[in-house]
Amino acid sequence: MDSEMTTKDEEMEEAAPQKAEEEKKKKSKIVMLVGAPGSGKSTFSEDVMKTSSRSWVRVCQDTIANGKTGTKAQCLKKATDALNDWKSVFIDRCNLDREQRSEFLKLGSPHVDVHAVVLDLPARLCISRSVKRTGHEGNLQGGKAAAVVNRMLQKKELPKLNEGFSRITFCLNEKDVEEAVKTYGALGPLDTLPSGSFGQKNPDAKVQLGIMKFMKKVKPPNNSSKDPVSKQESKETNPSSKEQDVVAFSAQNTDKNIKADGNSRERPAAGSAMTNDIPTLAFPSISTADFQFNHKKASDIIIEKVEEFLDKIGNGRLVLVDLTSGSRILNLVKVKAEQKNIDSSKFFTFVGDITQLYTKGGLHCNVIANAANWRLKPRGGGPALEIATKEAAGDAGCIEPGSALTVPLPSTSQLHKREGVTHVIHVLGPNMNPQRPDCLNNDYDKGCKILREAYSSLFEGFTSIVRTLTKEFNKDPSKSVSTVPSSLIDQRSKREGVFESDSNKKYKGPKVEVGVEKKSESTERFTGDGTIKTWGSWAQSLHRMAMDPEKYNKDVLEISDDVVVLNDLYPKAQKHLLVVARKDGLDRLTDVRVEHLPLLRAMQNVGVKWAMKLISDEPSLVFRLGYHSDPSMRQLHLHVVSQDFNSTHLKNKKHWNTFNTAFFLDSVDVMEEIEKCGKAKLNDNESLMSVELRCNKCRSAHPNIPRLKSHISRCRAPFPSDLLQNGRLVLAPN
DNA sequence: GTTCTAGAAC
DNA sequence: GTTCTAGAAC
Repeated sequence: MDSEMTTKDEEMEEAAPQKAEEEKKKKSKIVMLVGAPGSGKSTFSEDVMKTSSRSWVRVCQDTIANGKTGTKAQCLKKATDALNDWKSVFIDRCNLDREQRSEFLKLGSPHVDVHAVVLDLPARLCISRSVKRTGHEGNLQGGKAAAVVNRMLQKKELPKLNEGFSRITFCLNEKDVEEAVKTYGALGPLDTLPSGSFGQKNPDAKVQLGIMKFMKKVKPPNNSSKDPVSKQESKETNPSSKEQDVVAFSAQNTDKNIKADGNSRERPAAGSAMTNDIPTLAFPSISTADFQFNHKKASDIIIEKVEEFLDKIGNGRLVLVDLTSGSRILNLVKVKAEQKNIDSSKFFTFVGDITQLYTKGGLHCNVIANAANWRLKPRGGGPALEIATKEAAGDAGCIEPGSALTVPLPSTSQLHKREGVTHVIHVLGPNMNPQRPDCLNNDYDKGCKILREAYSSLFEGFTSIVRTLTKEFNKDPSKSVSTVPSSLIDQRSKREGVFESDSNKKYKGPKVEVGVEKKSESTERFTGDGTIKTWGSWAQSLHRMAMDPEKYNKDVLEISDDVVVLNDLYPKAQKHLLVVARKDGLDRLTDVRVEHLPLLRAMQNVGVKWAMKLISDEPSLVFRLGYHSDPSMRQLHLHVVSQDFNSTHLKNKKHWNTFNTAFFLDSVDVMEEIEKCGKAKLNDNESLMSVELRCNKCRSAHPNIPRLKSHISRCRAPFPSDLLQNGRLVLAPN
């Protein structure tokens, strides 16, 4: 409509908006904040917005959904809207890994620069801030915060320019942050900043410098005495306070007391290839030495927390370590663990120096705990110790009692190279010693609470490491979970992304990319109602194992031409195995035809064989073998599950009903059905998942899972007659 | 398959 | 106030 107007003014009016638009376009910026909770992202953006003459929009995931935590998608939308409005945007979420950042980077354009401001402050500072703050918008408070921050920092990938940033500013301390606030606050509407990466000291450092220096204080035994630092330390440290002080990390040039725990609690043969592969956390008793926490109470808490976490740590194990075999706490815990019948292959006690468990005790522990005493004041342990502590604690001064800090060890560190320790978890317990700071004055209510928190944080940290290892292993099974000595196994490959050693070569097999399906249609399944569902990536692991069992050697109990036998990763009973068919294309029961009967019989036979083997070890076990009508995991698999259903992994109605309704099809019945009708009759009915919870023996109904579980642990009724027929149950001959 | 968490149920 | 479930996200 303006096109016909010809006066000068009007021409100018026509051109002006275009020009203004261009100008506006140029001035938009995305500043992506990168940092853990507590690193000060929100404060940073607020401080900039206070002084800036630009128009900023802060996109904060913690508050985006009407003040509550929202989704990444919501953030993307708000950012897009703001950019369309020619505003500049702060992306205020952690953005700690490349994947999380990638979608926001796509919002960049020739007119919109994307900057990163990395708030790479000491982990302790972030943790203590997150723990302390109340009413934080993201609701990340209290003890949980420490675990969350730890987990996040472990996965941290610092941003690089090649991701698409035009400028990256690294802030390693408060002063850097102040500078960056000034820089961005002073940025006028049309100003630009030089491109490039600023402020990063060591591009590949994942570990805080202070802690790296701290760790370097661990020297091999033969040269530690030459090191004036450790000499001083061992001289000046009160032997009675060894455990709580950082002396755990000073080399102890002594052989005394380095011996395996000779007492009754069984310790799996250390040093064998098998045990080397088990993620293991060695930890001292927290707070019982220098912090004078009551030993009896402490031992109860250790047992309580060990029991709580034993199921969460997957294939990992926990080892309580003390220097002397006469240790009271060690003996208390040992007796209680025996009384409680705790699996001694997953938790045991060990006598030795926690920094030399592998070289002096033959016990490989990839993670060790340091019962920290960050608050050690100068009089505590001599100048060297003071410096070390200060460095490790950074500007924040301390970690909070009850919290833990996971520190990955550089591969160059002695602990890593010599002992195979890949992580140290620092944990601070409650103090009952009036001679030490923050004494709780015999307040054991509070003390026990903090000690529980401390163990929770410690075990949580370890759980997270185990999880990461397992994930890495699943992603690339040729990368061993083992870390002994990890420097020999994966350092180069991690750096260069190649595997050339012979042991890895032989697993390479045919040129099939792991995780990439050969046939796209094979990831789909036809459900009963004629719809097609896609198998999610998490649902593919059994298929992968069945196709390449050698790659998963240590997770597999048996490999034959027909089947692979393995322990269910999340057992729903004391014993829960899977017999997985190896035939490609047999995803589930609907794919089974008469020609597969021999295979089904083979699966049944292998399942019975394993059930009988387990029964011979534990005659009270009773097994049922069967298939799920609509399995979640791809690749036909037979469940061999003991009927106690005593497992922490059995958590909800669906878990129960998949094993205790018609959804569960007994192997014997399936084979009979196929023989008769040519295929299995499925009970793929969603409503079966929501039927009331009934005891598998007396068939009584129960209102919820905890009540049901408590009932089945006591119910002594015989199995119902239908289960006792046709060999549906495998049980010990009486 | 699990984890996380809001809100229902108690 | 605490326990438990169910649904979304992964």
